[in-house]
Amino acid sequence: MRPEELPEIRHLHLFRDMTQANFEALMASSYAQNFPQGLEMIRQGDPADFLHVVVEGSVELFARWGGREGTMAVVRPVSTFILAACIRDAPYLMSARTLERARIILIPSSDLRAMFRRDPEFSVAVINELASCYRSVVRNAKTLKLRNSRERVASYLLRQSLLAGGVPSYALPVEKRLLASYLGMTAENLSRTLRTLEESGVKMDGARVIITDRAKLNALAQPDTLIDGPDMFANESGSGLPAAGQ
Amino acid sequence: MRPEELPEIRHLHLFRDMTQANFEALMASSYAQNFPQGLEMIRQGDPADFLHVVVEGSVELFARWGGREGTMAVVRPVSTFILAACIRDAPYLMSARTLERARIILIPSSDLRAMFRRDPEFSVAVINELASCYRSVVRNAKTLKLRNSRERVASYLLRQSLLAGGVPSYALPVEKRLLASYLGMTAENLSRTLRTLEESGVKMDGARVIITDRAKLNALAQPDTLIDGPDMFANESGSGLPAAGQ
DNA sequence: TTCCATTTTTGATCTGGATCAAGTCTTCTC
DNA sequence: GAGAAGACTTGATCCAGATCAAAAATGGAA
Repeated sequence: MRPEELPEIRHLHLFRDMTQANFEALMASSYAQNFPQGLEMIRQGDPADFLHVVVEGSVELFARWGGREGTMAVVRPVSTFILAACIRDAPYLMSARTLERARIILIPSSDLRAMFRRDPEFSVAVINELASCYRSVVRNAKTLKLRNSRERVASYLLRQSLLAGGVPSYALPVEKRLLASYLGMTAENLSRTLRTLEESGVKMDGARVIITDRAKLNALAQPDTLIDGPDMFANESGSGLPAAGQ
Repeated sequence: MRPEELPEIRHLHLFRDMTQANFEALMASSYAQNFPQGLEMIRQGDPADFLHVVVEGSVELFARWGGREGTMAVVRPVSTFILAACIRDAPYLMSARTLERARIILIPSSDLRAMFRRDPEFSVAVINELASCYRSVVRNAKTLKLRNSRERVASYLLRQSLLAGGVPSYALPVEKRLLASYLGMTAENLSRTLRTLEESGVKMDGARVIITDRAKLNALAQPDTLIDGPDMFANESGSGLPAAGQ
């Protein structure tokens, strides 16, 4: 593990409150690994031997059933993923693959489980982290159940703008193909939907989103704190899609 | 609070490991409340002042957006609900209403939060509970994203049979209208789907489910441990729909 | 029991999205 | 900078599921 990575990890909510000694003990049994692009490093159903921390690159969490698959989240540095499986010592429910070359820290889940029985501050941090992750997935399920695909696209575009500080224009942080899968629709349907959204206040220019009429977009997306956050992306828990650059 | 209720609550995974003194302290600040049928006792967006424990009756957790609403889960005795909101001291993401006359124990969430900072066994229990709830919702999101409504119905019916011990026949534990909402479809569509499932090994007789050809039903439902459990309903966390009687 | 309200079913129709099939545009590689 | 692979778009068609409307069945309450 590189020296500059330790403080980055230490800085995560999950680890910042534990004692230095305990943190070091946890890191001592961990190690870093580099993965090439497109590698499936976790297959759903595998035993959860390691808590993963992305320190470089990005990772897609996705689920498979039968022949189908769907994107559940994208994780970017610096954040952890699949904490719940590690804690339950249960099989991963999701698969993970790198979207680009990525560097991951692997923390043995047995050490993790031992640690929150020893360090009360750490266990409080785990509680907060899990509660936060739970709420993220609930928000996600709400969107899937209550909004149609047009509304999901609109609220996604609006949310990204807000996360970037309310900017009127920004670049999509992921490929459209992936975004479509995350939003639970086909790439074709997303493409068409984006076109028709021009009447509703957003225009696309390649991967660039240009909000031309925020009021109109708002009317369609009907953003709701209890679905769209804040705190949907505010934590470092690795749920949801990353914030847009710029 | 009635004397027979305390041991029932104490028996929950969440509370069984804490010290007796701490449990009593928690219960001392709690109180019971009876609600008539159909009462919305929690509105999404309200501050999470109390952890709820159903000791009698049943409760529907549902979400609203715009004019639409969808059932997220049904909670039956004895189990807790909306733990995550209490821990984060954040607004409820879901609403709750009684499906029948219900008796609920209300535990002040501030006491709860104070407690897991004091009782390490309790905080471990909270961690396990939250991790388990998290995984339930992820399974839920997977079903919504990866299965169509026919497959969701089939796997639901099969799962219920399994939970009841692999029986070939059982009664639906909830109204079809509610089941439809839980499965993310209209009542009409559920009704029609149930009819067409007769070719796939299940027959309905009112609220009674009769599995006539388990192999065929299995082929359609393609049950998957990473979606359908075990442990989807195994905990007392209040996620999912209750197990079928008989 | 009778009446009223709700749930469930059935039918007809409509539509949001999926699917299939080309094409065009990017991006990376050699 | 040519070629190939993948991403994105566009068009045509199809189908799962929603919607609207109205019967039929259930289940309470008086």
